[in-house]
Order: sequence, then C-alpha cells, then structure tokens
Amino acid sequence: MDPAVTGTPQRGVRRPNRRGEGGRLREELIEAASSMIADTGHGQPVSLNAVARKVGVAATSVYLHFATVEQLKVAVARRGFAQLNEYRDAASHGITDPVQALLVRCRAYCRFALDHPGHYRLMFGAGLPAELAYTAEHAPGRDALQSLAASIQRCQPNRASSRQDDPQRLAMLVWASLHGVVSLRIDRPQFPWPASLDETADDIVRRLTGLRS
Amino acid sequence: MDPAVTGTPQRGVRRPNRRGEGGRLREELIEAASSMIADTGHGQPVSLNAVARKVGVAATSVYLHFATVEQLKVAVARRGFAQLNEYRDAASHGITDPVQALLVRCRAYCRFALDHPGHYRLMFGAGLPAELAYTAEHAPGRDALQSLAASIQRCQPNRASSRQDDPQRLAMLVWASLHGVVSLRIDRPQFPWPASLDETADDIVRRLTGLRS
DNA sequence: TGTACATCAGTGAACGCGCGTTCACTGATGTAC
DNA sequence: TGTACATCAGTGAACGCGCGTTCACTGATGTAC
Repeated sequence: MDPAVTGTPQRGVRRPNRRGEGGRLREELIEAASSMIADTGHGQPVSLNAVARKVGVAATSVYLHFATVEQLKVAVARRGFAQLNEYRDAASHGITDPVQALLVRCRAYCRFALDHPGHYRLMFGAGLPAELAYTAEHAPGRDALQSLAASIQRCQPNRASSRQDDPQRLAMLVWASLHGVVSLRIDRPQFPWPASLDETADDIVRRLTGLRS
Repeated sequence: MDPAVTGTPQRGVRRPNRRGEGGRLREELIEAASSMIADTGHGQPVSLNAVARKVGVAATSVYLHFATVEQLKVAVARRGFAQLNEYRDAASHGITDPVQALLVRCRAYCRFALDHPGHYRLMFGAGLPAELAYTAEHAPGRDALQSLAASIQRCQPNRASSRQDDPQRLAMLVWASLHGVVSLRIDRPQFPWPASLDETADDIVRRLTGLRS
C-alpha cells in the first residue's frame, strides 16, 4: 500500500535538521497540523500522534518544541488568525469607498471560514485554547472585531447616525450573524443554501447596518 | 468520598427492572445522557461508558437498547428537538399579534440554546448524527425552519412585501444570525456580551426582516 | 592536527487511560404441562 | 400443585485501539584544548 495513503511515515525520508536548525521541526509541525486541520472539513480534532506521523517523526519529538499538545494548537490558531487578517486586508486593498470596503471585508471573512473550516472551527468554536480566549489585551479575535467596528464607523460620517447605530454594537451583530451563516454552512453541508455566499453576506451586512452604497 | 461526586456507580442501588419493563432502562439512559450533555456547557462529548456509569449499569447493558452509541445520541438529539419545539410554542401561546409572536418565538429559541448548551451543540453543531441531518422529509431542524418561515409570513400581509422579502430567505437569514449569536455566547462566555439576550434577538430579527410592530 | 567532550536533534519502549464493542454468562421470573 | 423450561434484564471479563506523556537513550556534529 502507498504510505501516503495509509498515513505511514515515509521511512528514511526525513533527515534530522542540522545543528542550530532544530527550530525547523517546529515549523514543520505547525505546518502539518495546519494542513491536517484544514482537511478535516467535518470532523474531530487532530492528535499529536497523527501530526508526528505526518511529519515522519517520533511522537516524543513534538515535546522538543511544545510543552503540551495545547501549545501546538495555540500556534496553529495564531497562524489562522494571521491568515484571516491577511485575507481580509488583501481583499479590501485599494478600495476607497468605505461601504464597499466593509462589504468586501465581510465577504472575505466568510470565504476564509468556508475555505478553511478546520481553522475556523478552532478559532471561533469551543476548542479555542484558553490562552487565546477573550482576555484583556492580546486576544486576536478581539482585534478582528475592533477592526470591523472601525470599518463600520468609517461608513457613518456619510449619514445621520442615531444612537442605535453604535459601531461597536453593529460590529457585534454583524460578526455574530456572519458567524452563524458560515458555521451552519460548514456544519450542514446538506442544507440547500443559496448559491452565493457573497450575496448572503452583503444582504446581512446591509440589513443589519442599514447602509446603502 | 461521596460516590455521587466521584461518578462511581452506587453499588446495589439499582435493581433490575421487572419483566416486561426492560424499556425503562432505555429511558433512563436517554435521561442520563441528556442531563450529562446539558451539564457540559463547555466541552467534549459524553461517552457510552460514562452514561452507563451514571445510570449504575454495566456498559454492555446499553447495547440492550441501542445498537450503537450513535443511536443513543440520535435519541438524545430527538428529545432536544422536541423540547425546543415545546419551549417555543409555549412562549408564543396566546399571542395573537404575529410580529410579537415572531419575536417571542425567536427569543425562546435563543434562550433554549443558552439554557441547554450541550443539547444545542448536539442539535446544531458538527456532531449531529447523519441520521438527523438535512434529508428530504424527516429532519427535525428542517421542520423548525419551516415553522420560522411561516411565522414570518404571518407578519407580511400587513405590509407591502417585495420580492426581497421572501419568507423562506428571511427565515434562513434570521435562523443563521440567531445561531451565530447563541453559538458565540455559548463558546465565548468571556466576551462582554450585551446583558440582554432578548434585546439582541429582537434587534436582529427586526433589522433583518424590516418589521416594526 | 588530534582528540575528548559538550551539545544538539531526535528516538524507542513503555505507561496508564478511557474508549466502543464482543462474547459467553447469570440469575430471577413467568408459563406450559 | 409441582416442576421443567423459556424468556428476560442485565453482568463481567476481555479485546484492540489511539491517545498524551515519561524516561532514559543514541548518534551525529561542532568546539576547546
């Protein structure tokens, strides 16, 4: 049987890193865990053993770089948040109209989720390591939400904004709603969703914020 | 140590059911699994072994009533859907104004989720047994969505409804958005959510449907 | 230039655990004759 | 009324599995003298 199919490590393929380059294994582990997590569209978490197997290394070698399997998950989640930010920023790059920028950024959020369901689940589901949970300063999810609020606020000078339209509150509504849309699309692939995710995202953002462009 | 605390089965407490009443164990198992799942606000799935332990029965006895652990989960999920329906119907009972009825039913949906996070996760998360996934006829989630669409439609004779306001589409938007709200509240208890879940639900339903009462 | 040694990347065997599932069984209770 | 037997509810030991983690180790490579 093909080792790539069975998941058996390719014997002899991997050579130890050179002296001083042990850190490469760390990257390899994060990379492998990321790609495995990305694959599990529907599914259960990736195990330390499986990641080590994929890299072609003894399970114990993971402990050279991560004190615990939780720390590996943290690293993968961080990478996911960084990717999401890039994804979103790239999408709105060069767009000057703030409403268009908002819409495009929300679409990018949704597309990221459906393109990386495993990451998305890890980042926004119950499995997020406590270390990254919403705490005062460093929570990456919090930064993302602030960025959404700012994006909404940039649309508001154009129009008379009532006290109802507090950008923080709108950001929370938009975030939560889009999260619902993509979560259900990920977890309920059978459901007859409307074909266009972009349209659904636009529709929700427009209805919730009341913005027209 | 108190057996109730350690999870150790209470030795000798349980007596076999009388002849012809073996079905009672089935109910006990569903009940125990339900209450355990309800307890796991944050958390991983409940195991067959743990359920049997809780009931005070050998793990193998589960197989007297369920061919597989999946079937037990199906039974628990079905019970959850039935409870949600009751919950929602009870909330709107006696309310004649259709907009009020819609709002109240949506609030009930949200409150059910937060009051029964384990059930909710099982019913609307990735873990739902394939048997209950959206298939042609019998999916309970589908019935719930149809009921929401009908509730929205009842609000519409009052107003000029454009093609934009297809009740099926609105139901999908509302369901997905409320799902996002409650999912995040369940999975991110740390986040500074606005105190009133009811207000958030009302706000989202109103903004998405454009209904004012 | 040679050699002892520290350092580094990574290994391999073993652990205890809980899991879902199988199998042959036990012991009480009802029923047919 | 007594007894053999079928039925029923439930048990107990054992399985193979993958998991995260521990521990003492190996073997190559660089460096100090």
